[in-house]
Amino acid sequence: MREYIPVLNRTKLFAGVGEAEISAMLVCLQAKQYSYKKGEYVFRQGEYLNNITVLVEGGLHVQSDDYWGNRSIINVITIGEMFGEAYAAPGSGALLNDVVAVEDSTVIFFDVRRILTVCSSACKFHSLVVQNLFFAISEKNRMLVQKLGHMAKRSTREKLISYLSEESKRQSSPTFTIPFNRQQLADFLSVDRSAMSNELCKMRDEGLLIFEKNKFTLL
Amino acid sequence: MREYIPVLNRTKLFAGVGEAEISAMLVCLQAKQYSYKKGEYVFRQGEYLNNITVLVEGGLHVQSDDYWGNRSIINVITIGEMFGEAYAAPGSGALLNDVVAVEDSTVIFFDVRRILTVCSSACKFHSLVVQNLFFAISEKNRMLVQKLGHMAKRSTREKLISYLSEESKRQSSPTFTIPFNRQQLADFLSVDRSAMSNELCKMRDEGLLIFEKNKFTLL
DNA sequence: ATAATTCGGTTGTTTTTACAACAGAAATGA
DNA sequence: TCATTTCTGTTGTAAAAACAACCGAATTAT
Repeated sequence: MREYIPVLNRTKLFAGVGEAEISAMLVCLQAKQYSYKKGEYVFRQGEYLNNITVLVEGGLHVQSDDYWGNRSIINVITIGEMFGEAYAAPGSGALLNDVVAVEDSTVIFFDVRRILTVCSSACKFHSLVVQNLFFAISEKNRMLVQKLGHMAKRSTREKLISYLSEESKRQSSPTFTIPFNRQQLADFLSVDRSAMSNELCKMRDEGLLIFEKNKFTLL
Repeated sequence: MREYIPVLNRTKLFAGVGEAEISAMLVCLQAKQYSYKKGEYVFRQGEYLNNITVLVEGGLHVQSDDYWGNRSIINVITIGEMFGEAYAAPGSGALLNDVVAVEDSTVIFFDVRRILTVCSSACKFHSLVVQNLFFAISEKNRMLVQKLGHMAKRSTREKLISYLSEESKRQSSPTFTIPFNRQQLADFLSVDRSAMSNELCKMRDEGLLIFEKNKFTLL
């Protein structure tokens, strides 16, 4: 687990905490490390969480499948990001989504109660970490609102433009890659893949953008 | 402002803080009170916030209007709830939505930096309030994910069922009222009002539910 | 290297939604 | 009280999306 301390050091959760302190906190917060093969579930809808988790290797999707097999991708977790933090509060209820490894992944679990309860001993970073938690979840909150903005658009084209524009802005470049293949992008925007593919090609033919695989350029 | 201390006392932000301490914190956190007539804007898209705010009277909608006049209602703020907390972190960027009074409303502003910076003097409740902030924003986060769940549904009918079921569950009764008229519900679910109205009546005729104004019963 | 699977694009059909326009009922205001 | 505005439901039409089925290319596995 120590090998991942440099990764943890760069996370929002441990911002302002040095490597030495993180090392101490791994013990104090009862950190545990698990690995998952591509396709395996880290959590399933309906579970109750007692951990905040940080992804230190690989990639995850937060998603849910309905009865008819329609999948909805809520969020993408990349290295250094947290998940499950919205379920840290007592009485948060069951997890609303599945969390799935989209590539071989490694995750570190931290005991929630130990983060929230200030212990008497060595680690005096709890209150900083709680503030970090707050900032991190704020950012996630804003991201969810942006996603709502995409999904609120009435047509597939508008959804695509809304999402791709934001991604271009976020990556500060008209050319950028997205973390999805076509089916995943459709699941992320909650539209039909073939219809979306069709719309993307129309937009390309109209000179709005070009793309190759998951690399897009807005014109 | 003191008249609202009992209201503040029941909020998630001040959970575990007594009325006397809240009274002290009103000074310490430089609380300011503002009132808005129905229809007035509390905040506008693009503004930068330096305050966390609590609604103590009336009702607010967090919404945004696009260029063509399509409105999207992101969230409803009821008495005792906070808003703007996702913009408390430094570098959060500009507000993504408008916040509008849907009835005559009163709001109390708290200086964000004073909440996040532990002051040396009297108020030793900062760290508790930061934890409360974290819990409150967690709840909002889960709510946004639920809303994403409604909006991810492909048809108007499914969106309605998803939303109404959740509302029924939340209010622990098959009969419940919603905080929207028809146009607002359509804006909340991002569908056309007349199409939605039509679908609602079909569902009623099929015996799935009954309704009168904003009071619904699932059968 | 070859077979099998996944992925992305295309097309035609069916279903659904958006849009527009209107009318009666209800609520609001003068 | 009466006039005005808002709200809800209804209908028909046009536009868009979902769905299904298919194909070739690319990727992955054996």
